Amino acid sequence: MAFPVCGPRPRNAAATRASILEAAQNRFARESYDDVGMRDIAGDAGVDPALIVRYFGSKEGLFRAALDHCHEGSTLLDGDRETFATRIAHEIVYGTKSPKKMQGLQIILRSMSSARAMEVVQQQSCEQFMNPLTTWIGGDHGAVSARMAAALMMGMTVSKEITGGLDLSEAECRSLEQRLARVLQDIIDGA
Amino acid sequence: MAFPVCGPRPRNAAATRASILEAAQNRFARESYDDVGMRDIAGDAGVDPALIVRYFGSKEGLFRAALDHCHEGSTLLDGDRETFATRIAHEIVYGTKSPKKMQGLQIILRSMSSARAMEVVQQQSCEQFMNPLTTWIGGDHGAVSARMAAALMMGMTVSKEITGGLDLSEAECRSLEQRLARVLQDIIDGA
DNA sequence: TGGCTTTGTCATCAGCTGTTGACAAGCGAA
DNA sequence: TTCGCTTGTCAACAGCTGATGACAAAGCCA
Repeated sequence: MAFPVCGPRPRNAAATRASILEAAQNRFARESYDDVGMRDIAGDAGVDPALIVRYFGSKEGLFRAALDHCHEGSTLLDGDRETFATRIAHEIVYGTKSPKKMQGLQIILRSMSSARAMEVVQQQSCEQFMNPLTTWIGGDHGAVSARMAAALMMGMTVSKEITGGLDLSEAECRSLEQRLARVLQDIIDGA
Repeated sequence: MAFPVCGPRPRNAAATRASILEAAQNRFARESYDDVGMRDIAGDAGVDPALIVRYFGSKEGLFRAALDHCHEGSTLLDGDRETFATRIAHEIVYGTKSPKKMQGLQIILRSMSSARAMEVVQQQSCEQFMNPLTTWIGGDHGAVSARMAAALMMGMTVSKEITGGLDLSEAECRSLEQRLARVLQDIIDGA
């Protein structure tokens, strides 16, 4: 990425590590754990695959580090409560294909079904996504509301994936955004 | 499956083919396309892996056939419109880990992120799931409503997967079932 | 019986994967 | 300089995967 056509990489462990991590995040956000190879990531980062093992121990270690480094909950829940639903709805409908905002969520969804990544995904998605959301919503029905809200967000992302990018008219997109925001807000408000 | 500890398999092409197909459906509903090996399916069906290639051409061919053979839309949309949401909600909250009813949906979700299976998944999920649902809901906002309803159903399934089976108290499960039914019904009614 | 097709099995292949250990080069300290 | 540690590269490995083609046996027809 950073040094595409140079000779040997400049000796800078921290920068190299960061470079690998960023390449891994981008790859894992677009392809599943199984589909992404160490050689792919190493290539993106302009590094030898063996270096990944040295820095992160294994592919699973790198995956865990990549997911760790997202801090999804905070970025997603930033902002005031009243506009949460509209912000999310807008992001879902009009957000770019792989927005930085939802990168953690993307990685989780992409690799959810891979047996090897499953353990990491379960742990991290609870710690970084489900639990913060539950706390943020709060109240007696926080857990239930969080499941439903998360389901709607994740499901819409899945739905986009399946149909290959929404596939709706402009008017329908607007309608979707509005309805999504309302349903989401109702869920959060415990209606 | 059918003949676990016999010698050579009885010569019956149709039965053997069906046996392979069933084994494939069960496997693909529980594990992702990449995680399931031809040897696994062949083992379940009590058959040599080479036979799968003979009958289905390739792993992808078998996957397509397995997904083809589900007829998800019809089984899911059977029943009257008024109770649709409650039926689905109940199925989601209290349904078994891998219900026959939602097997097609399970297969789609499991392999959604595999690049190799993606093309098949996209095509089949539209034909067998999204389009029937859109038609069934009908009206001007059918497409939008279908996306949202599908998102909620798929998202809840994903959510269950991620947290490792709901992980809610009995009271919370009841609450979830009720709220899910209401939200789903509202979506379908275009509210 | 002898030949032919169908059905199923076996050994094996090429390709890819994550991982390893040996090696080269940079770089600061003595 | 020379030593020693760090940083990066290279070639290679074992393991697994989907797929292939040769082969065996069953069943059928004449």
